[in-house]
Formats: sequence, C-alpha cells, structure tokens
Amino acid sequence: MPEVKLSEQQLELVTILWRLEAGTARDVLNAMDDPNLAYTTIATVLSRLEKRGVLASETQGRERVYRPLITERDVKTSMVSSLISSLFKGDPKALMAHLVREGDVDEDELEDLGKLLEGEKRDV
Amino acid sequence: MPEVKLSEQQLELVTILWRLEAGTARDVLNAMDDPNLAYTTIATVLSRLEKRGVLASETQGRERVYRPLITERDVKTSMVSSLISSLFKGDPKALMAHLVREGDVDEDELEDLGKLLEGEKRDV
DNA sequence: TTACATCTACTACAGATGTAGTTCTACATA
DNA sequence: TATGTAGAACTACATCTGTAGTAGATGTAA
Repeated sequence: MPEVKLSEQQLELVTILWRLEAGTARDVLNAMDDPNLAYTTIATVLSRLEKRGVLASETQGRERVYRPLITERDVKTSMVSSLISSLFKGDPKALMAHLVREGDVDEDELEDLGKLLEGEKRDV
Repeated sequence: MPEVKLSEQQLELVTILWRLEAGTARDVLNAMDDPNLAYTTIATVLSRLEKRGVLASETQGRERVYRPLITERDVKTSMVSSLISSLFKGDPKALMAHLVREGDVDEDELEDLGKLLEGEKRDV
C-alpha cells in the first residue's frame, strides 16, 4: 500500500478520475461541479501527479488520457492513518472518540456501525 | 472556532507547546523525543506560526516565550472535518465505517464508545 | 487552403514549508 | 575586562502547490 498524501485540490481532480476511471484534462474539467479552474491548471496538476506516480497516462491520438494508479482506498487509508498518527497519538479509537464527542456521530449511527461490522464479519 | 491546518512538522512543535503551555524555542527543542532539528529551525517555525496567528509570544528578559493561541481541540476539529469533507463526502459516518472496515477499530472498542457516549450524555 | 479551435509542453510566479546558516547583541565566566 | 555562549532576527534556498499564460503543433470547418 503506497503512502499517498494529496492536497484538497489534487484530491478533487483525482476523485473525478476515480469516477471516470480515466480521462483527459478536458474530461476532468467538464466533470467538475464548479469548474473554477483554467484548463491549463488542470493539465498542470495532472501532469505533476503523473510525475509523482499518482497517475499514469497514455497518448490517444493527440490527447493524453490519465488514469489513477492508486485506489481511493489507498489514499483514504494513508491519509487517515497519517492524521491519526499526528493528531491522535496513533490511536484510531481516539479519533472515533473525537467524532463522537464532537457530535458528528450519534448513538444510533454507532449502532449501525456495529451492525455493519457484524455483517462484514459474516461475509468474510 | 478558527480554521487551522498544520503540517506534521508544525503539529509536532505545537503539540509540545500544548504540553508545556508555553516555552521558548530551546524548551521545545529539549522536549522533543528525537531532537532531529536545528535550534534555528525550531525558531523559524515558531516565528512563522506566530505570524500566522497560531502562536503568540512575549519577551521575557532576552528570551521569546511562545504560547499556543489555538487549542488542541480546535485543530483536531478543523483538521478532521477538512479530511472528512475532502475524502468522505462530508459524511463523518463514512470515516467511521472506514476505520471499522480497515480493522483499526473492532467491535469491543465500538462498544466502549457507545458507553462513552452514554456517560457523556449523562454528564451534560 | 486558410483561419480558428484545441492540445500538449514549457515557462512563470507567488506563497508555504522544511531546513539551516550568519550576524549582532547580551550575558556569564575566567 | 576579554571571551565564549546563547538568543533573536534576518537571510537563504530548495521543493511543493496553486494558478495560469504562451508557443507550437494539429485537427477541423469554411
């Protein structure tokens, strides 16, 4: 599992690529809900992400089609655990407790999670 | 609640200041478990954080004593919710579910959280 | 074929960050 | 008092990021 940390901006673009599976800078721009970036900005960011090994690209005709090399799950795992390590002394429970205390998650939802866990245990 | 995002490096130093409540660059350096940074590096980072409004400082004799202006809770809340918004479509439950699925938190621990929630409800 | 649209590649530039050296001052000690 | 030591302030410099413009190539439509 590769260690990948992406900025919000980068994440926005990569998220679109996850949805599209692959696409050009133009595709990404079109897929943005609020296309507030210049086309060339998208192109720059995508090419930088390719240089970093986050994306791969192939040339189709005169177009460059980008494809994510890392999965959404990789990024989540890597970024969540990095947050846990720097803010919660490496203890995931402390993050959960934070969520609960801040009222982001309530009792019922916790309940649902328990069931989710049950379900997945059965599935495995 | 101020929006504060800190890098890992910055967080390491600010975390020490939260523990110390206040301290000089030297204090921070001494309090590091693995003092792998030059004294001047610490001083630079602290002064930048002051410029950003994260820290305040007062001069005591010939020394500059820094004190955090934001609480650990502020930073946690702000950074966690920014992570949730960029990686989990703004849904805290999705983060919880991720934690559970990745096996970072198991059933018993979830149970404990439920109790924690109960306890705090009573307290309020 | 001529002109316009579109793409890629390159260049640009400012701000943040990581990291630290240098200089000047003030304090302590021989 | 002469000197070394420790701090603050400033300077430095590379990398990453956000953001985009420009140039050159190429495809398309009139």
